[in-house]
Amino acid sequence: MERKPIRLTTTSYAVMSLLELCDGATPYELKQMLEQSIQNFWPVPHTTFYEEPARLAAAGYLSADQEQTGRRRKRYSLTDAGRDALRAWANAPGSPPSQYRDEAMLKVFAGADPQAAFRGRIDWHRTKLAELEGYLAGLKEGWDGLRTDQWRGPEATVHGGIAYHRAMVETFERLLPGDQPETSSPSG
Amino acid sequence: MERKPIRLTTTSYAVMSLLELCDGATPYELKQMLEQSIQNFWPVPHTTFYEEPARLAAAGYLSADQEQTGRRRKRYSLTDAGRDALRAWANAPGSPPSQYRDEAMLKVFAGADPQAAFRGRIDWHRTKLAELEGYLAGLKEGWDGLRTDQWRGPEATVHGGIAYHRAMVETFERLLPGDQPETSSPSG
DNA sequence: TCGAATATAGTTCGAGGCGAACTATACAGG
DNA sequence: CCTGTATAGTTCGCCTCGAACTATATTCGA
Repeated sequence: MERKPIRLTTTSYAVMSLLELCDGATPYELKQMLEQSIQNFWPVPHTTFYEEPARLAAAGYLSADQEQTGRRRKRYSLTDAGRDALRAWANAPGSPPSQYRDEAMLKVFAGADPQAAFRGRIDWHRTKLAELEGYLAGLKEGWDGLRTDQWRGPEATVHGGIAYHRAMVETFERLLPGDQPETSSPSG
Repeated sequence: MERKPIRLTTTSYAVMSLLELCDGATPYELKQMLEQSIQNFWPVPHTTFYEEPARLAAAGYLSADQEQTGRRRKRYSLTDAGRDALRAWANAPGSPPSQYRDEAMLKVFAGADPQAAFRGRIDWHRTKLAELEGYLAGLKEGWDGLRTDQWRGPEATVHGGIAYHRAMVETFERLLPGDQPETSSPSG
């Protein structure tokens, strides 16, 4: 077991928390799990699932087991060090501020038409909402070998995701009608 | 004027849109402008304001003018190429999906106490809300040499920010009491 | 049963993002 | 004039990210 010291990032913990739920998963499986769960709170590009577990394994937080034929998949598991680090992080109080990133709003700042931007967002959040409600239904029947009772935390985050997208739809809808709620000085 | 080709990122446009409002600003001034405006939609670490304008200048999108004494500040201005690129981007329809990043939710996914996490978020969004409402008042009197009528776009984004933080406060408050809301779908 | 088309799975790479830590200038008060 | 603190600017290296790519699996028609 290697010991190359690395910095554990939030993405590291995202990977580890998925592995805790689904020990021995392949990168591809991790990617799919994420898409149906924490994607809404912590987006991770798919290449990360090939690079990050390798990094974590090199530092001793995961153990790897590679197939010798075919796709030569690697299956990863948490080591004790990994599990300890994960629990320590999860139990530590406080977290850095959340971030919202929206290029469309930036365009509005730069002078683009707010109506069009907001409408685009409304559509997108509606789509995500429908998607999540589908996942929620799926969750109850267990999912890819996971049992319902293992989903305590994950289920809470799906509910959170639904609440989030719903709130965003409502917010943008309220901003739509006239997006200068008062300040529009009748100077003209 | 150099011509080293670079990729224009969203952060590039953030810098350029601030410069369009406040021509000849120093990196430090840009940083302060951002904190009161697009920080809510596009977080940018302060070092970026020293590195990114240099990069943009090297590619011909900005012109630089460095003081020869004291702090040796650099003041940047949009070139025609920069202004054109900015307008082209702002007028292009569509934007990549927005992102929400919240390490606290990830901890909940990993098994942390949702109540504590949500309460922390409620406090934080309340603070931001108060901050933004202050900015909004300041906006009306112009701000650091900027006149009110130059703030069309920016003002819209401050309103957006207020709506956003308000919605997040409400959302987390609703999730608080019992964080398993029933799935209350009217589907019967 | 071959192989073309498509879907699935995995990898490489380099530019850009990011924050810790640091240096330097300005300014206020004793 | 010195010292402390606030303000302003910079360096550096690890991590992030996505485009582009390779490779394996599967499907389906001839």
